[in-house]
Amino acid sequence: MPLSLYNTLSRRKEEFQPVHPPQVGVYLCGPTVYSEAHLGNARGPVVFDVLTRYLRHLGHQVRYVRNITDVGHLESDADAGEDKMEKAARAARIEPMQVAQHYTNRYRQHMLALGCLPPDIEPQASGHIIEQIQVIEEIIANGLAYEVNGSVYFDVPRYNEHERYGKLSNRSIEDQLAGTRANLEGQSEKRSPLDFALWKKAAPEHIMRWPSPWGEGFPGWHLECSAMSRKYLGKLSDIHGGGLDLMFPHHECEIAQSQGSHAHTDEARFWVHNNMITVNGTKMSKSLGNFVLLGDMFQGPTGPLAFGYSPMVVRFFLLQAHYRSPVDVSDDALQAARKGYRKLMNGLRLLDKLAAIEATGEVLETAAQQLLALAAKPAEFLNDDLNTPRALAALFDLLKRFNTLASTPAALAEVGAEALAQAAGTYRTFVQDVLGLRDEPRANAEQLLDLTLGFYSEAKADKAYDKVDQIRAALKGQGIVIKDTKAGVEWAYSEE
RNA sequence: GGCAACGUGACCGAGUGGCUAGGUAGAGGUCUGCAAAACCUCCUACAGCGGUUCGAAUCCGCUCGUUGCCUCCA
Repeated sequence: MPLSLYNTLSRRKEEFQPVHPPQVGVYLCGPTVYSEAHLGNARGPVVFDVLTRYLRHLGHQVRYVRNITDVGHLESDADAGEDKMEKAARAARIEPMQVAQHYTNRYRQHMLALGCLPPDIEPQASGHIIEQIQVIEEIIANGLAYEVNGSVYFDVPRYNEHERYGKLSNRSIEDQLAGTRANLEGQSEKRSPLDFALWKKAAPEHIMRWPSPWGEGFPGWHLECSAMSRKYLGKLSDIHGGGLDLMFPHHECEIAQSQGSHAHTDEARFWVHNNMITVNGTKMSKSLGNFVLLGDMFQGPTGPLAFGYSPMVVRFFLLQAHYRSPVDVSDDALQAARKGYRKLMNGLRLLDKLAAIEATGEVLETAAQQLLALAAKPAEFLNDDLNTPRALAALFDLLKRFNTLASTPAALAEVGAEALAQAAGTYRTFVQDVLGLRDEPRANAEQLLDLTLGFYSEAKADKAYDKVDQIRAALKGQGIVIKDTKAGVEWAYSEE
């Protein structure tokens, strides 16, 4: 069964075929870097990390783009253009770019800790003003945007005459107009309340500004993704994703911009949306204030959580739910995830042990086939719209089999070395390379060292010099030398 | 108001017409110097009410409840 993904555009699962094989272009809407990332911000990157890892595992040549939005994103229409970046910068009395850089650095740290491989390209909106202006010019040339007082707006009703504005989020402009009639205030520049800004004129106090054919200003909220996706992935990329809350208006506008520019495409063939993370059933969001910051939750108790959780536990927790389902965060759920994660990691160590067991006897073909059938499951489930919870369930089934084999030499012999090696390889590959779950050592090296030095001292007191020499040699192999001083036993890094 | 979801056992969370999800917790057992791990067995649920069907957690309708988007949000 080939890989299929749920495409928001068609509202059904579709078989995945690259637009230009063997290349696959994947774009994930990245963070706006004006504040710390919270747990909700981690879901998309983790899901897309698994997706890109799996696409590579399947042999595709993936170009994964995850942008950094460091300009734009107005606080609201009402305050007539104060930028989130600027607001944060003004509050901290520093350069807006300093704010962006700070949170960009933090974001990268957290994503790396969560096991997300760095994207192949991580473009910044501020570095692509020229490209964005070009897209605007194309849209104007196509008669789908208009300039008013140094700002440029996308003409939604006009666009809707030939294309359907709302095709992604399944809404009609009539419905939308009915819903917005109440708050027409402050939108006087727009011909229609549905129109959205492609370029905004900068007020005198606005710090982040760039020259353009329409005067000094800054790009609109949705433009950077269209411009950068096109620049790095072509007019039609394979997969474009983000959180469900970006579906409208962000992604809807992206499609309109792309169709309205000279690209004339939906920007991506597959539109993939991950669901939200909730706290007590309600969405985690900045505006609601019920968020759990990643940095905080890795360290210790924070907000609704009475304990801290390591990045890998968080990753496992996220992968235990399907990406299109909402997932509720709680101590109970995370603690269950932690145990499951550790069980899976203990499995990695078991594999080495299994390979070392000498099992002689007749290989039974059916036993070998059974094991290989189990090992085939994880891929089968990932192929079905990236069903990570089922893939994990399959890995646990496989692990249970490994555990049985480890204590039953006769059964191990029946399976045979070949099938065992293959199944073990699958387990390792899916856990580590595809799902990206790596072992997080919990043992404290210095404490273990102290323990060893304790045994060393005891051996020395017993004049068990064989043991003493053994310990010395073993530690030396780790680059550590033991020093017997008058004050007691100490250790130091070997200087050899 | 418009659009879109969801309601699964003690908890988390898969599953979409008949066949075991899985993890965690709990009970009993095997193993064990103690313990842990592991393995075996058990606890076997699908909001409610109707309908379709030989058969429904799964399809349809209604009721109740929860949520998301429509404004920045992953």
